[in-house]
Amino acid sequence: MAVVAIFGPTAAGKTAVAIELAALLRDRGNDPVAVSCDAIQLYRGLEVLSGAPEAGEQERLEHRLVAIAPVSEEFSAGRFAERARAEIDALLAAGRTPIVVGGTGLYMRAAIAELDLRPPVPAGVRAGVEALVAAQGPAAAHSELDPDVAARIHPNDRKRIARALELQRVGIDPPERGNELWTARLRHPTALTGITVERDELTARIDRRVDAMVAAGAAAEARAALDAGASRTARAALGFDELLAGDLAAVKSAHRRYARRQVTWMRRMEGIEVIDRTGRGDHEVAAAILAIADRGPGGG
RNA sequence: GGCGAGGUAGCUCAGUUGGUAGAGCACACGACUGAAAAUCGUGGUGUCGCCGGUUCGAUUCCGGCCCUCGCCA
Repeated sequence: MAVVAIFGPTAAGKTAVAIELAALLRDRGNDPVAVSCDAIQLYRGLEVLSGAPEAGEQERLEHRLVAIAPVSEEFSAGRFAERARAEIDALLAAGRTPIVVGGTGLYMRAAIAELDLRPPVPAGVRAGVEALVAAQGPAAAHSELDPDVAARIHPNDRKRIARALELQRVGIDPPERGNELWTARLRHPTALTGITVERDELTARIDRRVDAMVAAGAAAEARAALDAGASRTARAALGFDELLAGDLAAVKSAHRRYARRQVTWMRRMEGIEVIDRTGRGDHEVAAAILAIADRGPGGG
């Protein structure tokens, strides 16, 4: 397989498994590089808060698309798609093995599948739509949508309404309703794997992870990011406000909720090979992923 | 010890002029195509503090008790 992809909920141990997998790949003469699919780890200055791979981990496995943007910048799935595809294609062209790893479902899909994302609209158009939603509520904006578009979006879903309306105002057709978001047809031959953990163990892992990030100064990091003019996509980091408020329990519960949504993504992806790592070490999981990759397309 | 307020979902609370109850959060499940760690949908949690009394019927009214908080001793 040209590409190995590892998805899974937060705190499932994706980074550690990727590092173990890289060692196994090197043993057989491959030259692996991780390509991160994480909407928050791509910010420089949120490494602790986002659980980005540490220096020692990056020594053992080079990670691309980590800490590449200042916190003041807004990022998007579209920008990420361009960067991630370019990285993956360049690595393959250089004869290296991309390990595409991360927990942001949309970013992962944009990196590995032919997601046909629409372009951004001028800032003024977006601002106009946001003003409408703020002043009159999402339902008013929803009622401005073409009926067939409106039918797919719940009247309370303000972000999707706003995006659909800004595209409509600029005259861009809405995205085709294919199933690129879930399809097993990917840009390159890919061993798509997911890591799950039984719920109690995942909760314990999340608790440990949050405790560690707090001990490592996550609250100070959030404060510094705020002072540096953190964009709204950076401020959307789990626990950002809760850390500033010192509410540790809320930080943990935000991670638990996020993990649930990630598991929902994982269940939807077609062709994904899910590995239950409950009670299993990183090395063992990495070996299982390697076995899946060796089976090749359509194997199983 | 006296006075006052209160004890209802895991938490914070609302409510029932007497017909066994509902919000938010938490939790579970789902949606997801350039904001995605975002945004949104669905779901139900229960000795209504305990023991008696009145009543066809009490979580609701009455009495006693227990517990919590505040003020005063």
